[in-house]
Amino acid sequence: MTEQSVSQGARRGRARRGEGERLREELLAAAATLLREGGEPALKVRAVAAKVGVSTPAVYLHFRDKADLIDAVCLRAFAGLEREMLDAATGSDDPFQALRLRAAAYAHFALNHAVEYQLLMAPRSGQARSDLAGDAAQALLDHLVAAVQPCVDAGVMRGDVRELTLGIWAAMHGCVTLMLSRPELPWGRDPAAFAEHVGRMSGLGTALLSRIEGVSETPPSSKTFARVLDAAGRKLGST
Amino acid sequence: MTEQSVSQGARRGRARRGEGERLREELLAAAATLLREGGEPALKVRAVAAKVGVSTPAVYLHFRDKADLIDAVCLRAFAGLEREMLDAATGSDDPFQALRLRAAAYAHFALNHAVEYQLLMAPRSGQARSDLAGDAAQALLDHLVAAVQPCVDAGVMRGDVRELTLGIWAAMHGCVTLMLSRPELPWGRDPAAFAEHVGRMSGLGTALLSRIEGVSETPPSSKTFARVLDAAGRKLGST
DNA sequence: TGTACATCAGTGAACGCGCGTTCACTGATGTAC
DNA sequence: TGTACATCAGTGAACGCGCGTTCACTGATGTAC
Repeated sequence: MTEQSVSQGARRGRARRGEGERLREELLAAAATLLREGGEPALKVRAVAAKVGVSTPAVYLHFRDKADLIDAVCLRAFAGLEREMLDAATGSDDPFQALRLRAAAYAHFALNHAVEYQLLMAPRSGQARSDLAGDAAQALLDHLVAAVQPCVDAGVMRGDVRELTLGIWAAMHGCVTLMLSRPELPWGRDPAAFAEHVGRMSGLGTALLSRIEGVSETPPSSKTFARVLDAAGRKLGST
Repeated sequence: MTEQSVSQGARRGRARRGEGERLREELLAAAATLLREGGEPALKVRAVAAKVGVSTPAVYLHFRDKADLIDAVCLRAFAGLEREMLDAATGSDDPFQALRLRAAAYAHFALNHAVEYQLLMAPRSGQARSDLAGDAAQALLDHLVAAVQPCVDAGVMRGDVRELTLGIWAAMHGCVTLMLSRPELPWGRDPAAFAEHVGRMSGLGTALLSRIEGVSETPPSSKTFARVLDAAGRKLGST
């Protein structure tokens, strides 16, 4: 009764001799589904096994422990993110435009793989962080750097690429994180559109800031900002 | 043996007749300390009681349950954040500058109250979210709106204030969140300085983007951006 | 072509522990008379 | 001014359950001879 209340999967047949790996795939898929449906706390070893239609200890045939299972799920999710970002790049040959597309792909992925994204980005509560997540973050940064570098080369931005990238990344990350954790805030009808807005905002801000950082000791007044930005806006709009 | 291994607080004397509230304060302080030292998983009812030097059930004399205790801790932290942001405002009468100062105060608070901040901003894992956190987020947004509104009034930004604010907030939130969860990334020597960088970046980006959004159908090329931004940067630097 | 044997792919039941929470009690402190 | 009584501020011990993990077993599938 107690155990059955979790179970959803039909009794599945046992795999043939060399096909043990099949169960591993099914477990991963079930775990991902559980995460999507109920968030991290829904990912219980018992639940994963039940969803596949297999006994609980069978999970340990393919994963050392629960953390190992979670790692595997994250690894898959991350591979998906990498693929989407690479695909997004092959749309435009204009560097700034390409950056925008990648940022949009990033947001798209995060919003559609909420829990995996959070699992990858936020340290696993209470556990010693597996270095998997750290590696993923580093790889992600490298990806983004590869998108920002052409902007620097094209003269849209100046300065240290990693620093520029981190700022843009932070903005995108904050946007999707806040959207996921506080959906009740006024994001408008289309979350993806808002994320794109933030992507453009951070790109433009980074480009402009990289030109004036450290130039003048006392920052310009609001009036000056308004005047100069008005001119810039007009020029950008009229082209 | 098992229970004692947690205990740190000396045996404290029992409060006088009307002074029962004293324990409540001590429990809150102990909980905050535990959070700071060991993160959310370190916040155990037993540990809080032991730290104060009181038996575990004594906690339930002042808090309905664990969630109630956490709520109270968050409420305090949030009050601190509100105070710091208000204080930060009283430094400059230039709207854009004031916004920068508030953003810096925001980052400062988040970096120094990491766990409380995350507790407030991220939904409590697995639990039905108490509306406290939701209310706090709303209040925070209102605070930030109050800082952005003068920028709109002064003509530095245009458009819907809440939308502008959300973008800037998202950037700041992402910055501190990423710093807290991935300290190994190359943030430079001074995290607060980087957070300020992101604050300026988002402010500038928002201001510029609010002038060109929806203006031209096809976005300008990287070359155009570079040229226009160069001119704007020169003008801002020479004032 | 049959038969013993290794091994693969699992299962049922239970262990064990961390941790929030409750129960029944206790000793000190003030108050009514 | 003493004494019975209410109540406040706690305590010690245990309950109970969720959940990861392990133990000892089992039946099907292929392989050696």
